[in-house]
Amino acid sequence: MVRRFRGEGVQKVDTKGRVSIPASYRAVLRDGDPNWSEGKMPEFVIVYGDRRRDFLECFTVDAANEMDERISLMPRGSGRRRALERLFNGQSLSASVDETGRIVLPLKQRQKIDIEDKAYFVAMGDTFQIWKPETYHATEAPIDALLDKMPDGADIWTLLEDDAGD
Amino acid sequence: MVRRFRGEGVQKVDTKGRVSIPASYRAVLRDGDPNWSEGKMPEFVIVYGDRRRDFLECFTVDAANEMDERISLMPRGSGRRRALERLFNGQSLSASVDETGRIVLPLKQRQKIDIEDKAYFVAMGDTFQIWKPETYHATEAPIDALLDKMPDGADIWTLLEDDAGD
DNA sequence: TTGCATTCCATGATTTCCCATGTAGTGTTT
DNA sequence: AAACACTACATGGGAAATCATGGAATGCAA
Repeated sequence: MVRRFRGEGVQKVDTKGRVSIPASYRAVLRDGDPNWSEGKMPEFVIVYGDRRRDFLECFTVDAANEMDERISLMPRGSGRRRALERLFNGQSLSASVDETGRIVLPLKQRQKIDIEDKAYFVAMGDTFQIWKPETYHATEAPIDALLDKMPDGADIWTLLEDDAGD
Repeated sequence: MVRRFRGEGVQKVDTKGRVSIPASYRAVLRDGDPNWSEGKMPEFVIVYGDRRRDFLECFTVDAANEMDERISLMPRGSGRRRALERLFNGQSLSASVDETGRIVLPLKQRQKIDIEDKAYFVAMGDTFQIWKPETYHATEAPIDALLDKMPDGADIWTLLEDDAGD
């Protein structure tokens, strides 16, 4: 049983918006889809969100249900709840992997994150994200800076310590 | 009782990237894989990390879950958490030992640490590392220097003392 | 009938699987 | 203690299956 998404890399996006989902992700999507059965292909949820989000966030069906669950526990009518509902229910779509392992990213979503012919996939544990490669690499700068601040040869995992600063 | 990895040594890497996992490590991997069951082969997680890491770090499933757990306790959206998520989720892959005791190191990872046909395995307690042999031996120089500084015939374990210097 | 989306088919490149072999060890038998 | 199985380990090769990707054909709606 596969649990978490791992790995990152580019995939081609063709003129029709078709993109291969990395094979290793597909196994996780399958495990996370309660409706999946032998022979069928897994489904999942893509959250594109509001204007300021410049990537797509993908949830397994299980993870999406869990999010819905958490949202439903929030005070009805509260601003936070409404915002989350709009983001998670409204600004999202469900996708289904086809027999060749691809999904179709609708033009609207591709334009939103400014994707042309390449998409960068990044695993984030129980979700994965889809970025325009250039945009993604731009976000690496602050992380590089953080790592560069570390003493030479220092163990990266010291970042786990409370007193590691930020 | 969690067993720990012990020992070090070279293994051949063939043109397909196949490498034998030292037999003694395999038992530890098995014990550290909650999903393992009779007949199956153990899985584990390989973290290759960012540019400046020149080795692969291998975690048992249990150890990896513990890392995920610790990361998930960090403040959401903090720089440190983001860096760790990227390193640990994005720049990693899961591997599964096959019936002959080998795993496949994908080309991408082999190139990253510049491995051709040999890999150096080093146990590090609850993880083990995979190096290009030459790179690893280069890192030993400072250690040798430290040992050379010790009085002739001195007990190595005096290094355990707080006042041993360095 | 033009434009877009959904299927179906095609193919090169990997990756996986299955089987084969050499080489240490270990222990056993004369 | 020499000769002989036996077994575990490390490694190799080729066939088969999977992956990522492209293109054509089909269906349908404006």
